[in-house]
Amino acid sequence: MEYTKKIDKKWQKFWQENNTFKVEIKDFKKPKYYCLVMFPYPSSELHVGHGRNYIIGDAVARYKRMHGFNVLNPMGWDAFGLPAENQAIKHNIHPRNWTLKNIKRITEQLKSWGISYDWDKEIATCFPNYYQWTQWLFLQLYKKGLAYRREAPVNWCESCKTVLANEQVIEGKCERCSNEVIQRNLKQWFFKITDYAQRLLDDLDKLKEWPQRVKRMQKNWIGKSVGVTIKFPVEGLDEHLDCFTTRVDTIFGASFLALNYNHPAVIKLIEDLPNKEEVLNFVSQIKKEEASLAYSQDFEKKGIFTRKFAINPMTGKKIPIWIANYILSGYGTGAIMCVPAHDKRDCEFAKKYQLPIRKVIQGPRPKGVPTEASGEENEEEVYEGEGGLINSGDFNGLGSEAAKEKIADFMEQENIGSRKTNFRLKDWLVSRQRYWGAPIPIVYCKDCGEVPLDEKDLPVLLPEVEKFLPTGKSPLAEDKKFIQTNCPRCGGEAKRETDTMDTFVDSSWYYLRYISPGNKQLPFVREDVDNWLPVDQYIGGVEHAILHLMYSRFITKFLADQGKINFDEPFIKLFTQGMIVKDGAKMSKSKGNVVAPDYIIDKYGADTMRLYILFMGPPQKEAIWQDEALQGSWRFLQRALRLVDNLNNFKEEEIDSKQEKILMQKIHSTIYEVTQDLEGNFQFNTAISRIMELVNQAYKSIQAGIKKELFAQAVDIVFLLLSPFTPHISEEVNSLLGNQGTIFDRSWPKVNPKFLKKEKGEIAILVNGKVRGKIVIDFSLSKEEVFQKAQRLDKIKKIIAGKPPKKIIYIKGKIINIVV
RNA sequence: GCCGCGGUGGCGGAAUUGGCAGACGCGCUGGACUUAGAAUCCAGUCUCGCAAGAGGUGGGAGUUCGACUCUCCCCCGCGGCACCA
Repeated sequence: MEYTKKIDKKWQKFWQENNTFKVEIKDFKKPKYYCLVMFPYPSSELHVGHGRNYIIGDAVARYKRMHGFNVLNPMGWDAFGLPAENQAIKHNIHPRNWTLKNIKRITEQLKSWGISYDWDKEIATCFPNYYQWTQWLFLQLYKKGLAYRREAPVNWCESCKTVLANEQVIEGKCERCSNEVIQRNLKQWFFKITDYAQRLLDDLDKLKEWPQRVKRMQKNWIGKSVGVTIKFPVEGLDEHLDCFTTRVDTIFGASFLALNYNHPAVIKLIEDLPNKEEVLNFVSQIKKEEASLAYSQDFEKKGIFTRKFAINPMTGKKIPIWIANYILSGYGTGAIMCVPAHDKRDCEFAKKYQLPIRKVIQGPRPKGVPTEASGEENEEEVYEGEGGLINSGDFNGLGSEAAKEKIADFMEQENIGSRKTNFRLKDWLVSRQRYWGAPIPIVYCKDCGEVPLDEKDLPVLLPEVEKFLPTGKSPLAEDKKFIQTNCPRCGGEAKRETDTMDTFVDSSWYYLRYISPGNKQLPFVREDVDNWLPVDQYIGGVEHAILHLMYSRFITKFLADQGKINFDEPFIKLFTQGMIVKDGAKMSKSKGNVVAPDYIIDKYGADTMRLYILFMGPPQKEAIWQDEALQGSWRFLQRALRLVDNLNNFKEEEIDSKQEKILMQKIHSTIYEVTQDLEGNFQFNTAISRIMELVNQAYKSIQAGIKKELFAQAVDIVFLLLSPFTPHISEEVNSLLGNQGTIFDRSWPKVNPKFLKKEKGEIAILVNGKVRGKIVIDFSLSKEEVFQKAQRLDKIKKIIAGKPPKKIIYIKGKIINIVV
């Protein structure tokens, strides 16, 4: 028989008509398994580079089903967002229509690949019955003070004309359009994710089945650092400056302070200065430079002296206060103590402006270097490591670790400073000045001020507007009818908020909605969500390691705290697949290196594409697409299918019982190894190669002569093992073998351990660690017996040449090493 | 700069509690079948060498009977973060 696309169509129709993959949420006859792939942004039709995600997910879903699970495998659309809007502006088509058109097309494609979704659970974030609940989520956060509005320096993309979250700024550029991002002071909506920083960090330890890499990236992003905030009194003013440091052990070396120009104390410090103008000019100059220089390599440190002094509370000495361009405003207090002897940046600055450098930490001396020499001459060198304290008064001689504790204790006693933990994570900026998103459910009342809407008044429908062109103000602001409303509190005149929400808010909770997709009263039915979640297996690209995955963890924790769900991590197991590249670049339309799946499916069938994508290489690694290699998968499937022809025309001739045993062993070792490969870390590539070996063995066995019954069993096993990867062909063979219904209601083949044990086989004979020969032996033989047999071989005899062996190492079933 | 991952044939890649390096597939070479092609089948394919043999997993050292695998140093590539005090 041949594999044709008729087989694809036949079984796709069968699955649809029989609701094979439909899941009853209330059905718990079988244990549940929630398999989820990151839902796509429907921006265009899919190419094979997108395929990996869905094909891996589908293989997992089908495999788990054959292990007796009730598998939920849903699909939906992350349908709000900028590209739809940009297309709308370009082609003068409503973003909704463009989005729906893409959804239709991608749905067709996924179906043609035979992906086993339960389409009854389909959701799209741009529909009112979804975004109503995104707005509901906003209100829950607002109620708890976790959604708030404030003016702050924020990231602004001049090309997209909107603000961006920190997480959406990649190396100073807009994640979407790669334009330079600048800082602006704007009043914006934030979610207070920083309240969860510690838990988001701690609970990473709970995620045993997440890739280390992703956890490390989140850890870096949260960026916890533990230290002390020290009060530095300002001379001549009834003021003090707070400085955060993680290296309080270096306090005796703090020889100046440096402030960001935004620091609130700056104005006071300079107000009576004769050269106030000069300072202000300097500030406005570095402000200007900041936008363009912030991320460039040749950033030059600059500063200006305020002519004021602070007191180092430990030494009692006067130290100058500077304003410097290398001090961050958004981290710590915006002011730091500078220890040029033990910090490269401070050192660079100190040298430029001839500020004092005082060494207070003695690092370990390099071996062989005399003590004297290291003192004066290495003055240049900055030592940033830990070590023993010197020039540090009562604390001399302590190690950095101990000194940190002792000095912090002392400071807390004397009220000089206090222990403090800082996070790099900032609050999540969620408002956007764009059209295609969920409106923020807030109104501004003349009398009551900022007022949240009532839940019963949701959804706030996205109005139809004429123009989508970004102007820096949301297009919703143009719609008078939309803006004008009444205050839910006092009934008086009020105006609606016109910003929309970041699409990452939409996707931060969608995995809950799949459980109750059409529900009009609730975002989700608690009982069902508690039964089905957390997600057992989540699959997606590593590009979401921080953004989506951290936001989802945050929202899940929040909902758990509100008693709305009974789990606080959304995804038990995470798998991040690598990209598919071609001609040295990520497959993308703009690079012109996309491979269209429709063409491949038409010519070779869906199973060929699926098999090839899984066979390409380890799925977590980047894979290189080669058109010719695809043919290998095609050939293999045809070859496997010819086994069925062989079975139909089977002539039982002389039976070779030895060969039967070999095939039996191969069948069972293949089941064992394929199962191992899939249970471990989704090693589809090696699993498939083992099935290929089984097929090769089956052909060999048929030549040698075996019983039809055994051959039939081999054929059955081959297609059972292949079924998660190549479902159409497997269904076809399954029905040709006389089975009713779908192969996915059959169970995964079981290993008979009897056939895994080998009592006889070939081992290598090594002399002094080098392979010198091979011998077939009975594994029950003792080391001595094996040695006797081995040394009887001519070749071995010659090499040993009568020398008595010093040592013999025998590893059962593998090697014997004779050391002479 | 810091953190992490990786480096194996012409190519994608196998092999990890240290035990026959190169499974499986692509490509290539030769042969069979065929009027011919496609398809299929058989054999071969790490390097040097006619062969016996020798060398070989980025480079160098080490541990070991034995190292792709473990230890130390170095080189190269990729990813994340990046003046976070």
